[in-house]
Amino acid sequence: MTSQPAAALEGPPNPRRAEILGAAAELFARRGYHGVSIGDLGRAVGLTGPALYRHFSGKDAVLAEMLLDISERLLAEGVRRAADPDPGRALDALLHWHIAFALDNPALITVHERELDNVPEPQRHRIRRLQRAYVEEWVAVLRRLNPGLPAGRTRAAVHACFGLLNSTPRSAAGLDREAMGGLLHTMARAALEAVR
Amino acid sequence: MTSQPAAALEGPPNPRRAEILGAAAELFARRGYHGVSIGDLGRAVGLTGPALYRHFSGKDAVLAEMLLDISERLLAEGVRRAADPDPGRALDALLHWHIAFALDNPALITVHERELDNVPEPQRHRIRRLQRAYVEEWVAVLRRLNPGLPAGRTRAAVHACFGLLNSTPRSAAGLDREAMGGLLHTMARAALEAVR
DNA sequence: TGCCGATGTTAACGCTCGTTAACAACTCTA
DNA sequence: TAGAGTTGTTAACGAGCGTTAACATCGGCA
Repeated sequence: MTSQPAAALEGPPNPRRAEILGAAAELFARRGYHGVSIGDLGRAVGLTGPALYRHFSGKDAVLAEMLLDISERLLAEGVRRAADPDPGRALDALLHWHIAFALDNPALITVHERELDNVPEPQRHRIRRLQRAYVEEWVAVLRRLNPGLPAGRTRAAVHACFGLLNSTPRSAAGLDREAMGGLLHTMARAALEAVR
Repeated sequence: MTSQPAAALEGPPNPRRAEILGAAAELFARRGYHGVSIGDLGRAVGLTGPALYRHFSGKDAVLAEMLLDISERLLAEGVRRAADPDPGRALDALLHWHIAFALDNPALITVHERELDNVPEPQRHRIRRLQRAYVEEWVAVLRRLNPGLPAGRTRAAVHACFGLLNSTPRSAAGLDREAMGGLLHTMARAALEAVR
């Protein structure tokens, strides 16, 4: 048999796959999923287009695996941080986590935010469930911090907060990482505390 | 001669053009510029694809005119509102304006935020200049409100604030317009005031 | 040593894209 | 009423897309 480009079934961590996923993240973030061709993707890692099919079953499989991986990483660590019994500390821990992720992986955050609709249907549902679960971790922490806050209003506030935090890739101003992270933390915390 | 699908040269306000621009905004926002074909665009207004060339010189001209129009509207009213001698009132007026625009035109805000790179070069510069000028209106108001705030930090804060406000189309939760507008205003104002 | 799986290549496929050409219908107006 | 301009249609173009097929190379191992 040739290769088996199935899902991420935890074989030995194939470096070529990782390389392709990294390059694809940059390209998808910059030009959008439909603005990137298989040829572009191959060229970005020094290959021709069709070589990609040795590692993935198709273009949409690259996107699907990328989004699935992001969603799982965000949620897993989010659950861990939200578990702090002190809701104020839990919120700060969530903020630190999300900000660090966004600053370290601006392309991934952008793709995660924009391209879910281009994932084929079996996996799109799974990714959406993970994304929603991540949001609910934040919602739960906020409502522990501020009981009586309606769920709908809290969810809207969390989405707005993500909009603020995920703006990093678009601004990326002259500020260094530490200054930018501190600014985002300060603003997001203040924004969420203002919700009553 | 046939028609002259040049830029927006202020003839009588052609309703077909406006109809196409409106449909294009929805489609570009939902699927991205490259995810929408000329055929899709025509079909959305009850025409065939090639009919579009009676009104625009090409697909990119639709996007360019759309972004130019948004940028001009945002800036014109932004300048007006930022002129309030009281910087606190000016900031509230800017917030009201941007929030109202985002709530009333979620598709436009999304396209404005994402698709500038797909505008061909003569007009991209103009749009970018307008966008920057709009940001600078906000920056100036914030620095009147808080003298001594470094320009770079202020600009980053404004971009983060836009990320918060422009999240509306993505969340669009069960909240009604008034509740959503109030929430965004509260959060954005608190986020900006926290910047020191 | 000879084979086999893994990982590349080039060539070719069917399809869709943006765009243009050629033509038809309708509305004004001279 | 003839003619011109406007706005639509269908047909056709060349290019590029995602994908598959056929073949080459190379390393590890019976």
